[in-house]
Amino acid sequence: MPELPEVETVRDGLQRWIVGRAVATVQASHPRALRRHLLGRQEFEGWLAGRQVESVRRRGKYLWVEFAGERRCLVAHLGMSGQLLLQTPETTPSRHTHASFRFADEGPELRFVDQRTFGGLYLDDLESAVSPARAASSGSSSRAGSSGSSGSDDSSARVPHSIAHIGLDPFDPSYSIDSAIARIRQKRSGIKRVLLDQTVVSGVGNIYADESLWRARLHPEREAAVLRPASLRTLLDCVHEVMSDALSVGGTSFDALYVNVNGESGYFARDLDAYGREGQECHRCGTAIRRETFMNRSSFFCPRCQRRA
DNA sequence: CTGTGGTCCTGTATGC
DNA sequence: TGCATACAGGACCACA
Repeated sequence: MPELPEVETVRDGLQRWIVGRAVATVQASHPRALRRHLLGRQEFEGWLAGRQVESVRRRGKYLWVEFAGERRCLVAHLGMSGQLLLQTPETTPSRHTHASFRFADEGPELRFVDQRTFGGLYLDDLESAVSPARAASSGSSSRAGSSGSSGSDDSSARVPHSIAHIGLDPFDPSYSIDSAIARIRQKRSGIKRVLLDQTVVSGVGNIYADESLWRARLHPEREAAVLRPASLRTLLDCVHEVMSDALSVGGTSFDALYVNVNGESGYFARDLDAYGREGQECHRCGTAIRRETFMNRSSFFCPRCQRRA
């Protein structure tokens, strides 16, 4: 459920609440939450005990916690319904609490709550940054001036090995809109499907895909490869813009399933133009927003502003 | 290799 | 009321 703005809201909350604190004990109670940690629950709990949190990072919808002096990190993905909450140890854990992290200072503990269990936690090694964007850097209007071009891997570019295949998100300092355009044009598929492909540009899910396409006036099933570069640039600008707008108000919440680390909802739901608005008037032209299902999920769009051809 | 569809879960809303 | 069905912010993996 959570897309980039929601995950970034959570990351920001974690950054403020757990950096510098030392983990005391970890209890992982649900095996499915650790299914991607192949060394088992005991190893997971045991390794984390005593580690001091150094930073909390994100790429797309993936989060990870780095520890002082360690190459190994804690990776989290919230799936459709995952939450990371800071609660006092006295707070009764809600049902679906699948892991708890207690800290040596006995302050608020971190709890992973996940109703549908599509999310998960695991430990993984950081790999040295191997410029993930080099694939599509062909013509490149070489303006490598500002940021020391020689690929001097700044440490913030290190990502866990298991998410090296995830594309840069539009908020990443290394993100290049030209590379993204080039990659999209290589795809033989509908544009919405490409937006949802996390190996191209990461962080976009069903809500922000529909919102971006509405802003850019593109039909979700337009073939990606035939779109003009200028249209794709507009679309990617809209992707960045809509996610920035959402982030500024704490993300999109329809119910209590998406909340920040303090359990509070975001307010972007009231600003949506397409997603979830079937039958309501398009905010541009007044035509009824249409809902169609494909890819086993819903797409909302304006049949007048967003023509298929 | 690339693109597509099924599948993993629980809970809520809607309809017969 | 009961029961069945549809649908939900996602990603992986087996197949054509």
